[in-house]
Amino acid sequence: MTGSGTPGRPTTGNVRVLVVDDHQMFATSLAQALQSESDLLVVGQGTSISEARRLVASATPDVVLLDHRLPDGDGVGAIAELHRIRPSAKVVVLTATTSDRLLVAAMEAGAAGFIAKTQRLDDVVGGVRAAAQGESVVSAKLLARLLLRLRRQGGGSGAELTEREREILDLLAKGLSNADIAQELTISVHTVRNHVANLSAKLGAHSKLEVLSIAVREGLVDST
Amino acid sequence: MTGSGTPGRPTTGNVRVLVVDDHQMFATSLAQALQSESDLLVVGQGTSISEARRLVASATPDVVLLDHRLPDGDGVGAIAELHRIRPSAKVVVLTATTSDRLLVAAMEAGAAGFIAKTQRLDDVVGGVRAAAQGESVVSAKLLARLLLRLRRQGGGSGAELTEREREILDLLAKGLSNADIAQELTISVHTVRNHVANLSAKLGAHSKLEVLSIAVREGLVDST
DNA sequence: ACCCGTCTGGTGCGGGCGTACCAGGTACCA
DNA sequence: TGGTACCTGGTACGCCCGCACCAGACGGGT
Repeated sequence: MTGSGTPGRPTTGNVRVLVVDDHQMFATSLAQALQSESDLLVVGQGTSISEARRLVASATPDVVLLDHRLPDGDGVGAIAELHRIRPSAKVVVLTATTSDRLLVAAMEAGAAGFIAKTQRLDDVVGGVRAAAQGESVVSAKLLARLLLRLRRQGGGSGAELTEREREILDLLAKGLSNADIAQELTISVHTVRNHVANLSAKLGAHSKLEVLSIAVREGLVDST
Repeated sequence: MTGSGTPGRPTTGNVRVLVVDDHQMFATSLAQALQSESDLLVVGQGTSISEARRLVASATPDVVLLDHRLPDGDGVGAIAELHRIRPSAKVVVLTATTSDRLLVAAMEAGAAGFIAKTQRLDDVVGGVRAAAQGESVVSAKLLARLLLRLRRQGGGSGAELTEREREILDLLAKGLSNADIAQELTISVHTVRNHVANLSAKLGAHSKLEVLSIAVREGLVDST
């Protein structure tokens, strides 16, 4: 925003905010609550990634409050795309499930902030202001947990799943057996078994059941 | 609300509303949004069942907006208790996961309403007003789905889980094996197997994995 | 007293699953 | 050109699981 329309204002012009959450009543409530802050201007709200794409382009927000779980995809996965559409927009991820893995993924994707929904409304307001000024916003508690984990695992938290593994995880979450998955993807049962074994290793699980359990807890799959 | 089309209601007094949701920022946002309605008075907000108990007694609400998933238990399971504390209070269940089973459970527990979080904020406002007047509030879409299912299954949707089964389901959701569960509950593996088989039958699953998948989808377990 | 639902325990069998360990093909990068 | 990561497929072993079917114990309801 340097020089585009609003030249060198010290700090406070109105911060243009876009709210995206699949729970429409939450998006609307949050929008109203933010609107009551004098220095914030809610310029739009949406309930899906596709709406986010459209609104980021048309409503020219400074900060995007983006839910992690959206009906048409993963919010974190859409961050890069939103940045491509509007590079100056800062994205703050809102999430119901606080997972270290998710936090890392969001920050790596270029998120300016990461706030759990269990936090107070004030934290969102503060987070939006901070993000608008180019600061990063992460809950102290989450950050501590993350650092602890990084220290414990020697930075090797890069348990990133491959595309195929994520695909298999999704089918696993539907309750499909190895044979079902093999048929669905037209590959061998052995291959499925290998992928599942790799998933188990990466997630630290010892069975498909535990894989699913962890995946749900960490928000890696759509539970709806 | 938008004032247009609102039928002439008595407006005998302000409706006292209590908001309970584990996502504090949602509870606060919703509370603020409801507060802006002239005929509604938000008398409190909480993030757990224990807080709900306390606030129902001390804040004397007419309508309680209660989230389904709370940190210290199931919101639906707490409805009866809240009624015991304050019989005149109407409970409207808010839920992220729209499941027929959950809807039935909520209505049977004495809920005055059942609203999905994907619905509009106006629906909540209308739901609160309706509940205050003794009406039942259920989304037309949900109701249609429910009726369709009842017709299809001949009313056999009464797949209520026993206390023990729910207990085993929780452990299952943690990724524990049959042997682990047996040890945890100090019962035989055979018994666990029987319970799991009963769970499978009641949920219409064919494996533990599918049981967990369905349970998560229907919000029967804490995914966090 | 009787039935019914629930929790408890058991036997036996077949198949799916977890594990280990292997290797060919492909794509990408240094 | 070689290394690396990923997807693919395989073999083999043993255990756990799903299924069918059984039965005793306990509590509640008619």
